[in-house]
Amino acid sequence: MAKELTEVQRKILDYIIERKTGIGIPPTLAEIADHFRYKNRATVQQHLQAIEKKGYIKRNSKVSRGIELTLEDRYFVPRPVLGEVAAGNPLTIYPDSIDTVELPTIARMPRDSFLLRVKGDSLKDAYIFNGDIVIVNPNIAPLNGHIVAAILDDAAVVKRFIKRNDRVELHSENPEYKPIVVEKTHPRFKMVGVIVGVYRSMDRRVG
Amino acid sequence: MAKELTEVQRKILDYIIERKTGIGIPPTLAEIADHFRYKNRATVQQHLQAIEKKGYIKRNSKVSRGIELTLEDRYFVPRPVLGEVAAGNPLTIYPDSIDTVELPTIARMPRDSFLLRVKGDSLKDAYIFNGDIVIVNPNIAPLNGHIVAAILDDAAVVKRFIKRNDRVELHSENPEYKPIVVEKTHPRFKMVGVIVGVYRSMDRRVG
DNA sequence: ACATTTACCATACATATGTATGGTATTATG
DNA sequence: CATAATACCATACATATGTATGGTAAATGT
Repeated sequence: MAKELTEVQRKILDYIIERKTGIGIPPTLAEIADHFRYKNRATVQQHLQAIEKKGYIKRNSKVSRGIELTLEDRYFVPRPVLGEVAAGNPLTIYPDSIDTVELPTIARMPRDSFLLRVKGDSLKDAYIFNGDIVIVNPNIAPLNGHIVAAILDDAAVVKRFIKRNDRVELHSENPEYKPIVVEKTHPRFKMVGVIVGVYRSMDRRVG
Repeated sequence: MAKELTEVQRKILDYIIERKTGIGIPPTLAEIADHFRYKNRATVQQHLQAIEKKGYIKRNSKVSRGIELTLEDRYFVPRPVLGEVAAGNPLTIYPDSIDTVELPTIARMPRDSFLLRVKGDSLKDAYIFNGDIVIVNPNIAPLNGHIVAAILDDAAVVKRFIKRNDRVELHSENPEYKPIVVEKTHPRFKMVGVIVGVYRSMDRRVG
């Protein structure tokens, strides 16, 4: 591995990683050239050779899009975590990622979703624990029964969503707690998104 | 979406899904043809057209490996579940999948891993609950501290793995339980794999 | 001063890849 | 029976793609 990449090489490698972990398809030489406004694929070719020589990628010759990342531990893909959520505290979503989780390669994440790391055990009634990663999709309309993340009176809540006529009820998983009833026009109620999944990496807890 | 796929079309779609979610690179027509021992790319081409017509994929014409899954737009990718695990009962891994979970598109799953659905709440000390999906990788050597799935005396256990000299200890998450000590030559001990993650789909619990 | 590395461009070439068209055989369906 | 749908093969073609070679310019090091 060893050798350092130049700035240009680094940017090209970043683009390849972005393509592989994001869209899922590694780019062709032409696409890389296009992205960096090179007029020629040969330029890219030479950069790739340099990057390969330094050990950061491996190339399957003759195979289209045949760029492999040697960095990638193969089983995990780095993903940005956009914020933290803890019931009782304000939910903060930072513009840039605060951290990176390495998620196992199950499938790809919906493009518009983001990840939040759960702090504290206050959500344990929903079987969500400290350190878990919740996958939040802000762009789908919550249906009855969905678990949603929302901001209510400056506090983040993760509850089951039930809509009845003109009002919204937020139910806790624990039947002892009474549901929170929110009038539709409640000024301090803001839906963040629907929680589509929870992921917990076991590797993180090695100790 | 509607229309049903034929058996051959289904297999080809499965292969595409496997390639996209596994290796990460969608196959070319030639690679599909090769995999199914077709002597001709045109055969594949026609199947893809049929699959596209039925709405399961979208194709970027002229772009190599330009197969998109429209399933994906639904944010979920079907994945086979190979068995069920419940502490106290034998672990059964069926040769064919017993079920299919639709996993949200987080990243890609390691090729050699498989999924097990957890039955019962007997693993709740490890924060794993009924209905959760555990991702098991059978091909990596467990390190100290890893959560592993193993068969011991015909019962499946999910425990923390600790190796000391010549013996293996399986610790429960609950400190009240004493560790199980397994001599290395224990005839009825069989490691199944390392649990690399837990996933729970919230959509499943709507109701 | 000279060699080396890096960063680009142009041109040429082999083949990988998607596409188009036409054909055969089998099976289901009205 | 006629018709359509399915499942394959063969051949041909345009172009997308990776590769090879040679060249220019600037920065860096010895």
